[in-house]
Amino acid sequence: MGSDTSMTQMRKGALEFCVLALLHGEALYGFELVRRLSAVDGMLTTEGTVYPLLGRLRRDGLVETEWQESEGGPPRRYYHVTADGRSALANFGRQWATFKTAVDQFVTTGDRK
Amino acid sequence: MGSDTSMTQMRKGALEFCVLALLHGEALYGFELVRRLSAVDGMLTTEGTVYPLLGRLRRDGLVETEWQESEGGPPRRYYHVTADGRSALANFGRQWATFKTAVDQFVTTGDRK
DNA sequence: TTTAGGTACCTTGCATCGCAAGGTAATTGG
DNA sequence: CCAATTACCTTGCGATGCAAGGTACCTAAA
Repeated sequence: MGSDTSMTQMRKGALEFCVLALLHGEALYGFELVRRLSAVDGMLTTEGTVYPLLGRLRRDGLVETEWQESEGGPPRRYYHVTADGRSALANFGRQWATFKTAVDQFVTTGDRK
Repeated sequence: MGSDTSMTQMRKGALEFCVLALLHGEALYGFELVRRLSAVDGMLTTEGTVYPLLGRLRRDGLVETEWQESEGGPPRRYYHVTADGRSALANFGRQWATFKTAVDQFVTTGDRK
């Protein structure tokens, strides 16, 4: 339908980007990632989205994982970015900039609002 | 896979936005829309993407259409934005701003590059 | 001990949608 | 008449967000 659907579509691509960016600073586990992502306005997401995404990143060699105990809870799977992941992230950053410019171009040219 | 897939995902949402923005300025027909969109770096798209999208916009009442003859070719279906379309566009503009901020926040916080 | 609740992992099913490829038709030029 | 161009649209495939459901660990209360 309206813009809700579109924003959902748009988040799809950004998520992979944001996850890699978050993991680049420090190793995190899935549940924590969900918490941080969903806390940001305009980037809400759920476990059903993030876990499959993390699986894909792992499958594609952009992240690696290791289990770690936690005090008071089940073990956590920590993710950290690989060299491939870092280069994908840099690549992504460039494309994001291009994309942003492209969209803004249509918005302003279309003379919205 | 890598960032190509993600950009594809991201374009999904932006396309509806860009199409509405383009149509807000002037009525256009599908083929011309494809030409303008695919001409912009970072926003490549094809007929197989745009025509179904236009169908959805029409189904949802965001655009209306009318046939018009063209000199030298088959008739064209021109699209123009409805009142609902304009409000969806404005709504979309706000969400785009929020989204942009959110992504940039992760990028800079993650200390990419 | 049993039960409840929070943490943490993951999968299933559904619907959506970009995109390549293919199909149809109108018009013009060779 | 035939090929090229313009212009419309559909089919099939694959990818994926998300709600919902499932399993398991640990602690604390009853």
